[in-house]
Amino acid sequence: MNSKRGPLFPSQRQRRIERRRREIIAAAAQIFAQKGYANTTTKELADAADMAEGTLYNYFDGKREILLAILNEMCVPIDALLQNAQVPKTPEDFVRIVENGLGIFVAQLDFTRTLLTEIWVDDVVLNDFVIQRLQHIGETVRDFIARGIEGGNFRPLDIETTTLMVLGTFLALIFPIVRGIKPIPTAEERHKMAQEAVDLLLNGLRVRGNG
Amino acid sequence: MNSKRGPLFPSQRQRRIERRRREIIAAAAQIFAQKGYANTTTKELADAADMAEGTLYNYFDGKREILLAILNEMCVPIDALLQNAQVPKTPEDFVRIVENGLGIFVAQLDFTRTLLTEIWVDDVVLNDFVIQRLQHIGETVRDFIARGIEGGNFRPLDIETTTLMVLGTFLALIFPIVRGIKPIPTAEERHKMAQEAVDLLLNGLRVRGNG
Amino acid sequence: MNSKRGPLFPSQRQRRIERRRREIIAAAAQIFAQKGYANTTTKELADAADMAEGTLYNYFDGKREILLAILNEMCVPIDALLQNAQVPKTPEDFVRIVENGLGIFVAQLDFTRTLLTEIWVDDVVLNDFVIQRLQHIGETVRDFIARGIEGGNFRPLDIETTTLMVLGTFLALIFPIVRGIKPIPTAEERHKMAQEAVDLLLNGLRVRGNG
Amino acid sequence: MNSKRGPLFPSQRQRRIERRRREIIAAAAQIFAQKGYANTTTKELADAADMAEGTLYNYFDGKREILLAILNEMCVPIDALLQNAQVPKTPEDFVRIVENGLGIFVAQLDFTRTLLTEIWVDDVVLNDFVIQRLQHIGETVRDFIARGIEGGNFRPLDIETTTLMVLGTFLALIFPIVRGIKPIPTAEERHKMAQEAVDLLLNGLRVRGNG
DNA sequence: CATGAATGAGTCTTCATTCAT
DNA sequence: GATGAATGAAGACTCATTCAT
Repeated sequence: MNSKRGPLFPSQRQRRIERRRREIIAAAAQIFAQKGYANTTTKELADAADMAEGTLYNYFDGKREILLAILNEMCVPIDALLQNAQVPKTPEDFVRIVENGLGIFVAQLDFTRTLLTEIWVDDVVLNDFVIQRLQHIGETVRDFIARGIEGGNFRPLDIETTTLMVLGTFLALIFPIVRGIKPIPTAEERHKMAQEAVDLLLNGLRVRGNG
Repeated sequence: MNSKRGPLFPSQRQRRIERRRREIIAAAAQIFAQKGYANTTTKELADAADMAEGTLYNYFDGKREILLAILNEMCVPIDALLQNAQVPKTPEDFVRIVENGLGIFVAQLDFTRTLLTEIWVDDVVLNDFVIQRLQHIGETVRDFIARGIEGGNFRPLDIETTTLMVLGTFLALIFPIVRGIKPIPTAEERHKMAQEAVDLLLNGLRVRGNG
Repeated sequence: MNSKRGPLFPSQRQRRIERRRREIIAAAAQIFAQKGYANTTTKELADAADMAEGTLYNYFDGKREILLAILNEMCVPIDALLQNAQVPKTPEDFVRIVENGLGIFVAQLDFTRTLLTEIWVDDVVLNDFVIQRLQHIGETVRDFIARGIEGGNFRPLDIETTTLMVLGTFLALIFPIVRGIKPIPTAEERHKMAQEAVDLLLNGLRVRGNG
Repeated sequence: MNSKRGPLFPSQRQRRIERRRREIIAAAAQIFAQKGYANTTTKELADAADMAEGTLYNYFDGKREILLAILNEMCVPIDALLQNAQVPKTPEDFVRIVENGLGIFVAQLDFTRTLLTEIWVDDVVLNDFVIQRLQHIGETVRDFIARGIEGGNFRPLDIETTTLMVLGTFLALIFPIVRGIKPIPTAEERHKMAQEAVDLLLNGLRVRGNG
């Protein structure tokens, strides 16, 4: 059956290439996540993707392009989430968004860790993949808070700091999982984590009415 | 005395060595912070410390030892803070601790960024410099929360998640500064940041009495 | 078959690798013999083998492994000789063994010189490649002498010293050739050398019956 | 007493320098013997001589000059022996020379091993310190043998090979001691070794009159 | 003279990338 | 397209020598 790889329809070819690229990306993310981009050799990438080193270069221009492709890949569901996510109106909305976010990051843990590892070192990565999205998220959170303050539901807090803390909360939930200190949470656990986090954010530690 | 052998008293020599080591450490922290450990060459370290490559090896056993020395150096004030910090009793206590922590991390920003960069990649760094201290901090936070719950001041929240969020809050405050997205805050600004963060943690977003 | 993956049959590949290794070994032996292991750079080895420095590392784990491979290679014919060599019964047997030994050492002069150079400095080389074989040789010589003494053909000499002297004789024959002071002897010359050496060992300088 | 090192009589100064040089030489020979010239660092030499690295350069032009000085030093007694040694007339003469030679080499074992180590690698060493003396020794041996042949005491053997074997015999006696395989022999043992070696050389293995 | 820190050329080794098969 | 050997620039580290103190 076509063992000689005769000419294919362009679309077939295109699909094969795309499939192969994703195989490489998945394998590479695993290695990058474990050892960091700089400590990973192309030999390791090739082995993980079960191909020869040279073959990598048929699908990517180089090691760095594989990293960028990984980060692009991981952004697809995140961007989808951000597109769909309305400014939450109820606590339940909020919980749902946090829960979804957790789901996405956990589902592609290697990608997440790769991203979080490179953010600190690579300015391009920071700018192209994080800051832009952070701004979008930041705006949503700001809207949410501002609306709450307007509506008299939220106290008049500094929006900047508050936004940061919301994100920090999320990051704190992610970190031990990404870093392998905690096991990967089930969907149920993620739901509970999101609930607790949102509850804490909304109501604080204190007993209500205790001044 | 000693006119025959060495030109310096041993203590003088010792001090000179210690001074030189700190010069190297300071210079190296800056470079590691910018480019990450793995992307930094010993040539760059030497240039930054304004000496020849070989000279580095008169003071450190190798590149990695410089990294570890940096992290050790940065842990000194942190450990001092942890030693002195009692479990906070009042919100003001809490604010003060957060404020001090911010001060320490900001005062040695290069060290902080170096640490935060390597955590993701280097298991030894993670374990030796972070996890142990995190546990200590975690216990303090847990005590604080548990005591609050016992005293009827805090709601009965999941301690694990809450602890994480307290730390996440702190990390979120640090991140944009470390990463150069935000300018270095003044002491006053740090005080305000700490106040707001603690306020938010204690009271949440919501207006009191809104249940 | 195998049209998809590798361009060569595994056995072909294996043979190519083996050939390349031997090329490197031969070139390296020449350089090591001239300058000694410690004074030889990997660049020189690469140049001698007519390849880039990095290529060496596709075939050997490092400089030292090349040395050990050389010594292993040179031991193959020596061990074969030792396996086959019976305790000599007649003077002619004895001559033949010495002659063969000379032939082997001279045939791979670079290997021989490399070995003789490193013996003095490298304890591992001394133990792994020489002492073990010396013991075997020593036992054979001892057997030979002991048998001669028993049979009443040899005088009752100290076996230890005698063994050493037999080996020293051999070494003395080798040294000037290895060191380039004397030209490489032809087969005929080697035969004569062996004859004279054995004759001297058996009969001594003195005229028979002169006691 | 003169702790400031005021001006000394030139001869005193000269003597002090000479004493220091010999200290260095002795210490260096020990290290060179253990590790070989190329594997020894100037730091090690300085430590062994109990001085700073820089101080070495007040007494020698460099590492290599220390090696050459060692070899020169070791040649003094050897040359003395060679000067005094007459062509041996009786076996006892012969024994005495071999015994003296053993004594010299063993007395300065580090020097001996240093020499024997470098011969294989360093052409200058080979020529300046060995070949010239070997020729002198060779001539003596040749004279001895030739005279014996003339006088009808020795059989008419090939002088070249015989000379080599005499030297090889001597080398074989030395080697295991130099290389640390055998303990340093006492004067008595050296006498016995010399006797046996000379006896073997003169009379061979065979029982006299056995044809 | 003694010291030992500073130097930087030189070493061994790694690895991203290329390219002949 | 796939392969993996070849490449050589670059990196971490060493060490003989110099020189200010």
